[in-house]
Amino acid sequence: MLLTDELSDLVGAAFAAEGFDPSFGAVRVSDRPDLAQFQCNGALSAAKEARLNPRAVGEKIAARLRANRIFQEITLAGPGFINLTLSDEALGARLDAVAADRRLGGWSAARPERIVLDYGGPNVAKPLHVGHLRSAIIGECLKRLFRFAGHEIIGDIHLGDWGLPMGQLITELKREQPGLPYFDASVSGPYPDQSPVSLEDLERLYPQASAACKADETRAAEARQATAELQAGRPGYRALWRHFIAVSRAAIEREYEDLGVTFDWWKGEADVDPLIAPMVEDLRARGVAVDDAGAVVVHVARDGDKKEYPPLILYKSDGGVMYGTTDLATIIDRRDSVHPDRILYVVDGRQRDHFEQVFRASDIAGIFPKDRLEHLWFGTMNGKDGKPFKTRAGGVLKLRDLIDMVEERAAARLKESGFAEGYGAEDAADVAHRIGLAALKFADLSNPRTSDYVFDLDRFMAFEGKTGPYLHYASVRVRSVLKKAEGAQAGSPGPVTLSAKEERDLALTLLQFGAAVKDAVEKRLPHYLCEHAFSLAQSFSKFYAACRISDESSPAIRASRLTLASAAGRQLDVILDILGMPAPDKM
RNA sequence: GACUCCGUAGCUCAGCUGGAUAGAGCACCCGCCUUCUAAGCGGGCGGUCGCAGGUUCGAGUCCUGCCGGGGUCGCCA
Repeated sequence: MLLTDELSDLVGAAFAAEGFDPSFGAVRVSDRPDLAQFQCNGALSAAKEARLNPRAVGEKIAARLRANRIFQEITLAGPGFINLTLSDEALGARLDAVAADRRLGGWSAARPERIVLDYGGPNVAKPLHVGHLRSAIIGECLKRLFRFAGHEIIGDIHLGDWGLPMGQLITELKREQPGLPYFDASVSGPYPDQSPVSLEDLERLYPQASAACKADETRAAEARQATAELQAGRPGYRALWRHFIAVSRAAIEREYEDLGVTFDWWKGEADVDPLIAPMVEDLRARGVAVDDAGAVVVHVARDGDKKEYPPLILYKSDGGVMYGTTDLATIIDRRDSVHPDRILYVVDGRQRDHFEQVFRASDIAGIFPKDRLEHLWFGTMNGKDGKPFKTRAGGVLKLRDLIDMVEERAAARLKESGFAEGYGAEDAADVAHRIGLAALKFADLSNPRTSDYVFDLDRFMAFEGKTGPYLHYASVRVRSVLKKAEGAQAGSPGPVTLSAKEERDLALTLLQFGAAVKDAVEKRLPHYLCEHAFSLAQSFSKFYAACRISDESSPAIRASRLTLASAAGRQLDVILDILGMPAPDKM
């Protein structure tokens, strides 16, 4: 049970005994740590409702609570704040429990759910760039977080492999190499096993094609035509398209692996292609989908909408499908294959209207209820001009290049520290990789998911202060001091007894882990966990600076501090694992 | 134009259902390595919370209007 919940129950019972609703007993960590550890503001709202004097109400509650020895001090302050401070014994006992817990006091969901998490969403033939960073990092973190909280979660990359870009690639390649058998409509195979394009070709062809289609309507029409033919099953195009996928996917896998991001499913939009025709047929038969201006659509507008929601287009007038079509069919596929309780999408916030359309269509069609489809949108990475980030050349920054830069910086810093000397070149590279990645990930995750933020290389490259490497450093120091204690035969960890302020603060921080997990899971906001990770590392660093551990002379205090240090280190490592940024052994 | 997100310290950002003196990191200044990793710790400097009204005992937080910025708005994803 969470400490604040335990306290809320106690205070709530006191409110109930005085004839108030127990919900007034909500306790939270104090805003004024100089005055108390916890506070309850319920006397103010209870008194307001009952038209009583808030201080008088607070005094009655406080009087009832003072009987409980869990509290060291209960005071009334200001207009009626109830300030609570726990006894060191109560704190120590709860900390012993956290230290003995395999999950270090982590919270778990009362009703575990089966959840499909849709994130990543890279497009075939496009190298990953900084725009893909957020979905991957936030999605991976949410996946691990939900799993930690006891949910069954299936991560699906949802590859973009079925839209217009495929037609653009086909037509672009046709211009370069018209003689390839894939383009001869009179041939229906077999086609060569060897791909006609390399990864480099794809990365060159796509931007070319995209630019050409933007500039020239004829080219755009050609691409649309090719897309429709591909989707209709033209054998040469399908064969070519399979090569595109194979070549591109190998590269995408490598990049995500470097990022420490792994998917349970590598499904793509194209995988639901066979479901589309029957789905649309069914929706038409039931009157959910209708013909409109040559297209087949689902009207999703509702009375009372503040804005106009255009219909979800299932078939374009040229017969091609759009990503809304595959998204809807994908819901059917997920529903029928694993019967999830919920489907979550970690996708850019600029697609909010799109998901609203898809979710409404799903609801209207009775495919999957809208309230169990959630678009966990994230904000845009902007440049210093406040607009979506572009490199100086106006292009996008490749993820690979960004990771390289950050790793290089970490390697240089590692060399300075001197701790790299004990490592071989390979291990040093691994440590630099971990540290660089942590800087990158923490900079992203510690921002609230829904905030836009300024893409700032200096921030990603920063290894001091509120950063990933700071968390690593704390973890490394715990490991180091515990190792030293072992070597010095300092004895084993023992019951926690608190005397120094830094010990008490660390204990209180450790006890907040459960609440942080709960908040992060329920609000789907990883930054709550980051906040906790940072205060934990900070509390430990202060404790470490103020208190001797391995060479503390009193055996009882030494044993207690070993427990504190070990619990802090293990809790921090659990969090670092959830955040997807495991610490190195040394740095 | 409609809708939507946002505007808090020099910079980048927190601030949970309205509550006590609005927090953190960076930057800047000062101090701390002859005992466990100084990627650290301690101290200092720094804010009319975009503007104007309103509701409230109490507003960064809720309501209205205005100013400024980002984003979206049927056959791209």
